[in-house]
Amino acid sequence: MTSTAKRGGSTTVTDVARVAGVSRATAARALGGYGSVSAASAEAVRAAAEALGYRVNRVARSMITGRTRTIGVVLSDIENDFFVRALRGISHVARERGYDVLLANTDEDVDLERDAVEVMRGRRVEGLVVCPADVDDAAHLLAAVDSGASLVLLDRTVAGLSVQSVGIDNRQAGYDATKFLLDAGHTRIAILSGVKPEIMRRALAHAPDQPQLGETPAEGRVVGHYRALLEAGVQPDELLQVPAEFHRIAASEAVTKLLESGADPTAILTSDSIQTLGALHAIRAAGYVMPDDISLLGFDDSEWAPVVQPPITVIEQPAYEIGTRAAESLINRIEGEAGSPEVILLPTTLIERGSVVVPRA
Amino acid sequence: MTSTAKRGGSTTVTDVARVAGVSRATAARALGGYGSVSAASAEAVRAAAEALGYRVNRVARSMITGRTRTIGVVLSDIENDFFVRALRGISHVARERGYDVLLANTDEDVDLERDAVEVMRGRRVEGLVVCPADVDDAAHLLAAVDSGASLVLLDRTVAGLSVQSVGIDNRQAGYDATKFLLDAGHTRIAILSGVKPEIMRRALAHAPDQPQLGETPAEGRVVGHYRALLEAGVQPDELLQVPAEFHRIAASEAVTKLLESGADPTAILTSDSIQTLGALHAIRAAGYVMPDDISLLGFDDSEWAPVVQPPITVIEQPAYEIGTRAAESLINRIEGEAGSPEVILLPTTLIERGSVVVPRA
DNA sequence: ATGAAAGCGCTAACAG
DNA sequence: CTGTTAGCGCTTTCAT
Repeated sequence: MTSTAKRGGSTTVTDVARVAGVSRATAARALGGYGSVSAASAEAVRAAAEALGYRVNRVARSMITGRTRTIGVVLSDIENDFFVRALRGISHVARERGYDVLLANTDEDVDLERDAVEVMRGRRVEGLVVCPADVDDAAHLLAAVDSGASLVLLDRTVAGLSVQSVGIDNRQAGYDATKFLLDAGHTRIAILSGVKPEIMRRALAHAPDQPQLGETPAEGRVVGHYRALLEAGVQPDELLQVPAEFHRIAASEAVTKLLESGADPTAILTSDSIQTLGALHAIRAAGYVMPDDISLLGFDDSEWAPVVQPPITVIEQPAYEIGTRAAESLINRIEGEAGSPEVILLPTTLIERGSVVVPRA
Repeated sequence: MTSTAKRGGSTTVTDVARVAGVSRATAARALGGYGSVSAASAEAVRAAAEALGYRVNRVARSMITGRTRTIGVVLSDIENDFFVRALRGISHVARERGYDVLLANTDEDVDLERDAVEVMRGRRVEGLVVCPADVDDAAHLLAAVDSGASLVLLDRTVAGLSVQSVGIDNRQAGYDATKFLLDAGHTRIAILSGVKPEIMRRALAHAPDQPQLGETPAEGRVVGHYRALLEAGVQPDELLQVPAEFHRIAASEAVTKLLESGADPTAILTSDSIQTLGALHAIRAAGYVMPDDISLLGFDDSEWAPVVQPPITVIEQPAYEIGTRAAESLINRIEGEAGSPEVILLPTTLIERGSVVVPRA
C-alpha cells in the first residue's frame, strides 16, 4: 500500500491518477491545466479528484516551478491608519493578480525588519513591499536587491538604494500645507515633526528642488514647510518646530509644552492622524478654543476628522492607492516588466473643513 | 558544471557542501542545526555558507518536513480597528513562536473567504484564524475542520461548528452596557444593531442563559440588552432597535431617522467604533447637546474616543488580547495540544468618560 | 495525447 | 560523527 491516502497524508496526484486509471503525468496535466489531455481523461481525472477531495499541494508545485506566487509585506506600524489602508490596497491587488500576502509587522524595529526580510527570502517570496523602519539602516534591503529580489518601498525611500518606491511628494505636501496656512494669514505656524534640528539644517543647507532618496517623510515635509515660509518672507522660528513621536500622548504633551512655551503659534501642522488627535486634545486642555484661538491642519485623513468639533482640515494621502500602486508595480516587475526603478509620487488632497481660519489680529 | 550557483539559481546545500568539503548531509545538518556535527565541520560549513551567501530554501524544507510554519489569517474587514488590533496580536504571537502569517481580507464576502481558505489549505498552512463573514454559510470551514485543519474562530462562532473560538461574551456585554444605562436612570435606550426583528425574536423566544454557537455578536448583544431591560421591568420598544450597518454614514443616517422618529431615546448604544462616530455626528447634526440631551455608550474603544467632546464612555473589547489568545491557542493545537474545542470569552471593560449622564426628568 | 523518468532542494533513515 | 540513499509531490522533458 503506497497510497498516500492510506498513509494518512492528503491525497496526491498519484492517488488521483490511480483512481482515474491514467498516468501521474496525465493526471497532473489535467489537474494543473497545462499540456494537453483528452476530454475523456480530463473528465476521469476530474471525477477522481473530486471523489478523493484532491487539493493541489502548492508547496510541491513551488518546489518545481520555482515560483511561490507570494509577496512579502513588511510594515513598520500596522496599527497606523495609513498603513492599514495601504495594506488593504496591496492585499486587493495581490488577490486580483493571484498572489498571496505574507505579512510582518516590525513595530519600527529594524532588527525585526531584518529578520522578517530574511525569513521571507528564505520562503522564496517573489517580491517584497517594505516600509523601512530606518532609512539609514537598510543594508539588508540593499543586499536583497543586489541578489536580485524585487522590492518596492512604501512611504519612505532609502539613501543609496535605487529601487521602486511609492509615496507622496513630502516636500510638496509640506509646502502646500504651509502655503495654505500662510494664505489664511498665519505666520506663526508650528510644525509637529520629529526631525532633529541638525538633520533639518543639513537638509535645508543644500536642498535642491527635488526630494532626495533617504529623506524621511517628516524631513521632506519640514523642508517644504521652510521653503514656503522663506518664500513668503517669514523667518522660520526654531521654537515652532516641535519634535514629536507618532503617539497620541506624546504629541499631546509636545503641544502642551509648545503652548506654554510662549512661542505663540496661531496654527499647528501635524505629521499624521494620531498626532492630530494629540494636538486636538492638548489645544482643548490648554483652554484654547479652536479654530478661533488657534488653527489646526492635520496630516492624513481619518474617519473621525470630519466628526470632531470643529471638523479638521487635512492633507490627505491616497493611502489605499499607494498600496495598490506598490503592489501593481511589484507584481509587474515580478512578471518581467523591465525599466529602471521609478519613484512614484501620488498627489495629496487638501480637504477643507473647519479647523483653519484667519488668525485673530 | 552542476553547481546551482553556476546555473543562476540560488546557492544550495550541495554548493555549500562542496566548498566546505563535506557531504551534503553534513552540510545540511550544520546548516539546519539538527543531528550532530563536529565543531570543525560546522565551522567549515558556516564559512562556506557565509562565503556563498547561502540561505535555506524553506520551500524545500517544507516539502520534506511536511511543515510550513505558516498560519493563515482570514479577516472580514481589515480596516476595522478591532480587527487590526487583533491582527497585531496574532502577528506578534506568530513571530514569537516562529510562524509566519499569510493574510487575506475578505471585505465580508463569503466567496472570497471560501477562495482564501482554499488557497491557504493548498499552501499547506498549518492552521487558520478566521473571522467568518457569514456565520450561516460556513460549509467550507466545516470541511476544513473535518479534514483535520486546525481552526480558531475570531469574534464570531458558527452554528454546528464545534471549534476553538476567541471573543467576548456578547450577551454579557449587551447586558452590562444596558444595565449601566439603566442604573444611570435611562429607560428609553436605543440600540444600533443590524439584527433583524425576526431573528431577534427567535433568539429571545428560547434564549437559554448561555450564548449559542452561530449567534452573531450583534445578536448576542441585543439578547443581553433585552434581558437587562426585562429584568429591570422596562418594556422593550422595537422602535428603539435600529438596524445599522458598520459604516459611519449608514449609522449616522440611522440615528438621524431614530431621532426624528419620535421614539425619543435618552441614550444610544452602538455596536462598534465606526457606528459610534456616526451616532456622534447625527446627534450633533440634529442639534442635540451631548450628554445633556442624550447619552451615548459606544462599543469598542478607539484613539479618538477620549478626545472628542464629550469624551465617549465605551465598552472596550480586549482586541489585541483576543488576537494573541487566538494565535496561541491555534499554535498550541498545531503543536499537539489535545483537548476539545473551547470557547474562550475574554472580559470587556466599561471605560467611563463623559458621554453618559443621568437623563433629564 | 500519453507515459516513463528525472529532478527541484532539502531532510531523514540507516549504515558505517 | 559522517556519508549514502531515498524520497516529499509535483512539473517537465522526452519518447512513444
